[in-house]
Amino acid sequence: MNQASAIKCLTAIAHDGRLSLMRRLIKAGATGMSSGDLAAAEKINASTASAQLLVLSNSGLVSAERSGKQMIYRARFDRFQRLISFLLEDCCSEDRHD
Amino acid sequence: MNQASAIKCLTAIAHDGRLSLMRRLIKAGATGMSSGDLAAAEKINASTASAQLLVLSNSGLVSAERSGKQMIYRARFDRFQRLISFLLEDCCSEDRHD
DNA sequence: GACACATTTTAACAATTCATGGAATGTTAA
DNA sequence: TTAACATTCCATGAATTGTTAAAATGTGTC
Repeated sequence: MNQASAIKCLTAIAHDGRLSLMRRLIKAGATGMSSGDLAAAEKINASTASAQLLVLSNSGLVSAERSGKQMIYRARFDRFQRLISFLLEDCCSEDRHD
Repeated sequence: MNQASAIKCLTAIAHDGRLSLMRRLIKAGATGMSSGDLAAAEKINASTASAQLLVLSNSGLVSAERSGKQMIYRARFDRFQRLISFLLEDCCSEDRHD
């Protein structure tokens, strides 16, 4: 996780709709949720949900897998954890003076 | 730290220039750095630096204090930590199924 | 006050983001 | 293959973001 990919992840979740989707996927755990169910749960347009999930997907924070007619999205906890680590290392590993 | 303020923080650091400034301020610790020194270190326009620092400042991740002619900016570690906590609680405190 | 220095604000412009309806694609079942 | 369903792609317009030069503001010194 370098600065460029961290920014991609941060950008992905720095948005109300996308962060809500991410939180919902985190709650859903390994089961994941379909695009349609996510759109319904968040009460947003299917196109909008798809676009938002694509951004999350491209950042690596979410994985996408087809299951029959639907697409199942899942939070990628490992990636999420690596993002946190990147931020924490910046914050705490360097010699701080306070 | 609610979702709205988390998004403000995330938006602030989801930008190459601003994240670089943030990292530099974190390294600078309690001493902080002046706007001019930051602009010089990052090789960016003074106006650009000012605008970027304002966004960081408005998010609460950075504090600003005048010292004579210059403005000293400092990373607010407490706020940074609270942002991380918000993300971690989302990620790990909810009942996960994996 | 007059001047120099540090920083911010303003104004302008280019570039990007975002939501959405409708068309297109992919999948399953009959 | 036809129909139904789930999702994504495309085009569009509105809104926002980001950078920068120039002007304005704030501060210390003579």
